[in-house]
Amino acid sequence: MSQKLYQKVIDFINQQINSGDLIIGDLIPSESQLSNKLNVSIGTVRKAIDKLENSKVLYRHHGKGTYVSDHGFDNSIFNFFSYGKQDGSSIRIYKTTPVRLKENASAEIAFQLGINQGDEVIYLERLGYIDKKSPIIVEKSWWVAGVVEGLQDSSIHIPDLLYALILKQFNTQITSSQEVLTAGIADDKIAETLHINKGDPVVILNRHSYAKDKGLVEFRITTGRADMFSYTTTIGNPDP
Amino acid sequence: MSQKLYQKVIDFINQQINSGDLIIGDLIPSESQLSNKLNVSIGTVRKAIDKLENSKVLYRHHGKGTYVSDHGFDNSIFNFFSYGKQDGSSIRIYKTTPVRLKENASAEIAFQLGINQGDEVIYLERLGYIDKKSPIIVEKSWWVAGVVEGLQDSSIHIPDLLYALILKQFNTQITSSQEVLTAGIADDKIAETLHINKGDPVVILNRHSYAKDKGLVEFRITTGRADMFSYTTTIGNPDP
DNA sequence: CATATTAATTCATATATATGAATATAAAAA
DNA sequence: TTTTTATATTCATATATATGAATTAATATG
Repeated sequence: MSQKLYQKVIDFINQQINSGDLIIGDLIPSESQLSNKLNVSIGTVRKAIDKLENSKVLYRHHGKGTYVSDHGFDNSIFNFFSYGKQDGSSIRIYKTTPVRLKENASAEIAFQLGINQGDEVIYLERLGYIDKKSPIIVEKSWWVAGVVEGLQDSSIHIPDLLYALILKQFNTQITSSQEVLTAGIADDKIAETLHINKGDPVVILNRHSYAKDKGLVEFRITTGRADMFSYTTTIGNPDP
Repeated sequence: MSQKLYQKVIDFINQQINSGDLIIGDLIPSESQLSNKLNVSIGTVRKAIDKLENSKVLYRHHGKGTYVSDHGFDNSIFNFFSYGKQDGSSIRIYKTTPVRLKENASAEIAFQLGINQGDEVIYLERLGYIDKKSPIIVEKSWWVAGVVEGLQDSSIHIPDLLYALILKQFNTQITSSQEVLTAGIADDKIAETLHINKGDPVVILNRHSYAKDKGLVEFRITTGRADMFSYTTTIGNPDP
């Protein structure tokens, strides 16, 4: 056990989230309940929740309670896509899923997912739009087959927020993701899909997603038009 | 005045930093001193400092005191350059300044700096290395001339951390910067400098920097080799 | 039934207080 | 002088308490 009491509270909440007792959107016990249950003062509970809120694990709603956040995933750097404007405002991206099928893992995909070449994977190809015209991102996603068995079936409606479906339909909660952002140039196929020219700059985001008790379950490559992408940050002391 | 007392404390400290009464590295008044001076409890001071520490404006050193941080600028997304490795570890970039001169602002630069075309600007071109071989970033920086008069003089040694020099030599403190990251492809000149091929992907970071009482003082375009760049983030609940 | 009021719950702010730990400084001892 | 010791300062953790504000649920009223 930790010597710091507030860490005990943090550990407790993390454990609850991780075990699935608490999932995204859930209301966590009130400050006074946690205070009683864990035998610490309410101020200590507040300090713990302060830290968890700060790291985006929780968010508070005055008068209602404190919830498990999904903001971490909304926070994906690719949500900073903006449409020409470079103000970093987060714009909703609508997604379609034109391709979904079960296939055998290539050497590359097997390596990325930590499985054997030839093992079954579910492959999804999704397109992201900010209007009805042409897509600005292409998302290629490979899932370990056993985890999302049947996802390739076109009768399953895939919503914009894929992870919500995975949680409901397959009882699999994505607990964390690792993203690596870099840049590249469009090849023929990407150029055609995004309605740009071969050799035009693109932004590339690789993601590995982990689920509780299942480990690595998804590898994803997202490719976006560089001219539609901008990531804005303010550093220093913005207040004054 | 704000209705929230801790905001009063935050405002006070920000104002002190902004006026130059406190500069990077300075020890701010102790919690008890602030408590007395501003007539709030020490707990309220702590809450204010918590927030400022969280936003990287201050950092605390147990037993010594609380200092004004410069971490905000270290946090530039371009410090996430890594050398092949994609683990997001921050690597030191050594900089040289091969070009520095006073010139008249082009239409583009005048627009970016909010001055008139033809107004004098100081232009710096810097190269960033992670080893002795070839540079991985090119940094073009335009300063409003009056602010850094004489910076083009080659007798002034320019250290890796430019803003520290600007503060000492020209009594100008950069209080905040706005950065916009995007991607592009190398033109002839950039390709030659970075030892890559024309058309290769590059990462581009535009920065506008502001100084107290002087407003916008610098516009900067940093161009980096995409193959040497990766920006890694973890989202979700990384603890478990 | 629909609406307004009241009460209970929950987070938000603020203060007071106590103990402990890290650091710096001044005094005492070798 | 150098080293050790004691003391004061400053942040760190933890508890208790009071008031206020946002929300929900129950209750009274028309």
